[in-house]
Amino acid sequence: MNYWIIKSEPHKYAWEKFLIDGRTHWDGVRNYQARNNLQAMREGDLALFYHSNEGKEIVGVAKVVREAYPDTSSTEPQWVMVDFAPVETLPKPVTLAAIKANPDLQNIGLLRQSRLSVIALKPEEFDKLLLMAHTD
DNA sequence: GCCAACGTTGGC
DNA sequence: GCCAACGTTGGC
Repeated sequence: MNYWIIKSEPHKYAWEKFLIDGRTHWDGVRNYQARNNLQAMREGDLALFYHSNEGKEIVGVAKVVREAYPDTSSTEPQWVMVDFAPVETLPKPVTLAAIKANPDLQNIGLLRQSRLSVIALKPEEFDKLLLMAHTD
């Protein structure tokens, strides 16, 4: 099982919309590194849903319900999309500031490559972030 | 609105 | 193959 962070600007696609939809296509990725991460995802993998620009916090957990297949929003064949479904809304969102302040999370991809929209997470980073979301 | 990071493009 | 120019993302 692998763990990921997927980023979305709330005004483009917010967690709240995701909850209502119940399932979504993660399309529109046009960056090779992010695409490679999408292709490495397996059904059942968990991904943290991060709100970029506005909020700047991890708000929920999603799971992969369909592995990479051709992105219908592109005419170019090299791009793929993945389907996700919501798993859990975090009781306490994990802010970027809180991540930056945590010595255990200094090497997290979210900080090291802030521009990447699909980021791999180590299991221990995932656990740590979930713990932060469930404790005060 | 500015700027840093970084990917892409195109001239040579 | 190098590198400058430019575009995009996202934090501040």
